[in-house]
Amino acid sequence: MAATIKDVAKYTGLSIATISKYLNGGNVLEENRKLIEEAIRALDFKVNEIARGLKTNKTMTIGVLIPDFNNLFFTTIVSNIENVLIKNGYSTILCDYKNDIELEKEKFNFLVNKQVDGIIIIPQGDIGGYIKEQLKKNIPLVLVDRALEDVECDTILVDNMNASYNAVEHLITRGHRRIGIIRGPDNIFTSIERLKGYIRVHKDYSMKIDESLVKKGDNDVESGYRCLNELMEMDVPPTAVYITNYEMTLGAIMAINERNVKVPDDLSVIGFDNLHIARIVKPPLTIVVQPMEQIGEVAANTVLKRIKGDMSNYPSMVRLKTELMINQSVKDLRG
Amino acid sequence: MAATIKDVAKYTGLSIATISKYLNGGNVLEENRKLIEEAIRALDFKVNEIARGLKTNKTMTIGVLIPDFNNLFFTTIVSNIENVLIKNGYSTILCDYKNDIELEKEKFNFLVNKQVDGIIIIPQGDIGGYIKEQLKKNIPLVLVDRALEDVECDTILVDNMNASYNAVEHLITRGHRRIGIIRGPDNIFTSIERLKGYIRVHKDYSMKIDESLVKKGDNDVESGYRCLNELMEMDVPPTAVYITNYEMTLGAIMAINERNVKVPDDLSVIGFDNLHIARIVKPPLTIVVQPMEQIGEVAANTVLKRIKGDMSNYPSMVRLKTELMINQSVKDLRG
DNA sequence: TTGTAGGCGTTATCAA
DNA sequence: TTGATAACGCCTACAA
Repeated sequence: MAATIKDVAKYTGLSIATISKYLNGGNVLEENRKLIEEAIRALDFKVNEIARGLKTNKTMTIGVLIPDFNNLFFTTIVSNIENVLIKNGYSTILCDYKNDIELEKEKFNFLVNKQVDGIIIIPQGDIGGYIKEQLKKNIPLVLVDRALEDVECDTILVDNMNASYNAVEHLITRGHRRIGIIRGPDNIFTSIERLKGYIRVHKDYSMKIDESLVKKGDNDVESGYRCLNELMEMDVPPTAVYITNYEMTLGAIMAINERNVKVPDDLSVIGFDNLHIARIVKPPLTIVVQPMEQIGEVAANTVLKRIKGDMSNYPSMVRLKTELMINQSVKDLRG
Repeated sequence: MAATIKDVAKYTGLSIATISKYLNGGNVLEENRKLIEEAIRALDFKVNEIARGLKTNKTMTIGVLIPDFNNLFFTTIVSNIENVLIKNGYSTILCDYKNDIELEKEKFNFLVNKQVDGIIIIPQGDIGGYIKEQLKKNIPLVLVDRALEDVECDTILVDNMNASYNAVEHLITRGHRRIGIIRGPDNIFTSIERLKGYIRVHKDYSMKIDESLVKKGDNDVESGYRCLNELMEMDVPPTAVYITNYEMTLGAIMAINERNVKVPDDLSVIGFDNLHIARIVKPPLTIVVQPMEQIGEVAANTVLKRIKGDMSNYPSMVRLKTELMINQSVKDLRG
């Protein structure tokens, strides 16, 4: 059906080898070059990437594995990854694992079997074993958003600890002393780091942590909702709350609305991640903003660099800065 | 590096052909079967999909092209598409075109060149020509969310007209007579259909349309914001507004917040698409809900069906129903 | 049931 | 600069 190199060869009277050389940027007589180009146009010839892949052992494809498709944080990162990759001639095979660590392994293997040239993954479970296996086979692999203990490979992270530190410090310097936190689960890297920031800033300001103000959610909407309710039902509720991811922020706002909590008079709130959300709630929410574009770009560029064989400063560990976007959801209690 | 059929053949003492037959479900002596399975395990053999693809002319890959990655409506559909495809052994190459009709063509060609076995696309621009080209080549192609004039192929749509009809009717039956609409651009299929529903229900209720209540946005946050402001700055503002997509709904809410418009007392509001948003605004928003899961499933199944060669009732046109989720953002003006 | 051999569309080596 | 030819790993008649 589709034209092959053979056809181009016939059309031009040249050999297959010559056409192939032309296609791969080799030198060809000016005269022949024109002829070949004419043939390619006339026959609407396109290189068969599959055949080429068989020969070169490259698929020009990067596998990207994320926890969940319905999560703007992840998809925004993916979007930026894809931007960079496609500019470099690579395509993206995208999978999510629906936050299921079994599925995570399955999909990871799926990508490996697809013979992608590299993998970018936002990991969750103990997939470290699988990953080490692949690293041995020398397939470039980049971890994003979450580090994996005991796995030596390129990792792109956000400075979660300081993100938390700055957010909570913002509250402390405005006179808050009872600050609740809605934190994520223990098995997720970012949750742990974000909690650490909360703890550290308390230490630095010589404030004792009231454990009952630390509520553990599951990083989903429902648990944000539940945790906020728990906080407000305490005998002495906090004057401020810091919520450590986007979904839980949504849930918390739902609870705030239902309980008719006045923000920031009854409660000051700092949430996470979504600029739009920050503006559609009333009053506009102070939030921690992660550099999603950058994360994607760095991840993609890292994988490309490794594919090209550039192993300089491997394994690299990049920590990107967050920003605290200040709006009107925090009350200044001083004076 | 990786084991090939040849290696398995050597290991077992059988021929390549026999191994291949085993791999493709052919009959092999029980004895040999065991031997082969042992070899596969021992050598950690995996079929080379690329080589197989070269032979079978299949990549077991579906291309999915959406307007924008940062849009929950699209990504949710993609998520469901991917679910179905992976269960059937297919992987998904995902691209977005950032709402840019030039990029749309480019990425479409990119997918074609990748020799995907089928394409699912949420189209925007006049990509009809390209698509017809592909249809001639018999590559299965499914249109989602938006029909394309003059292009005969499988199409999965939402019943936009009735979605609008029901939403606006909901307002009318509660006594609203001046109902604003924030509609999308002329060149987008869903915008046109949603506007039609607005017009038709006015006709059916013998209500004349005040053209100044029809505001045209660009389906983005900014234009929702702008249009709502325009509506509220009218000499006689509407008592209700219907906003025809998710992003514009966000923008409209931002404007509502900033202007301190009381919902539903000053203005009744019906928005679009996002369940979470509906609950984090106050009061909870009445919205049109689209069946995103279904859309994705139907799209994926359709493409798979065509790939299998089942061309029954081609081209198929599926219209899925929306639902009006009623919350507290609409005021009953009667009595 | 099993094996032989040719071919899928490229790339790459080595002569010419 | 060009061309003949052997791979790449798999599938598939066809023959044994």
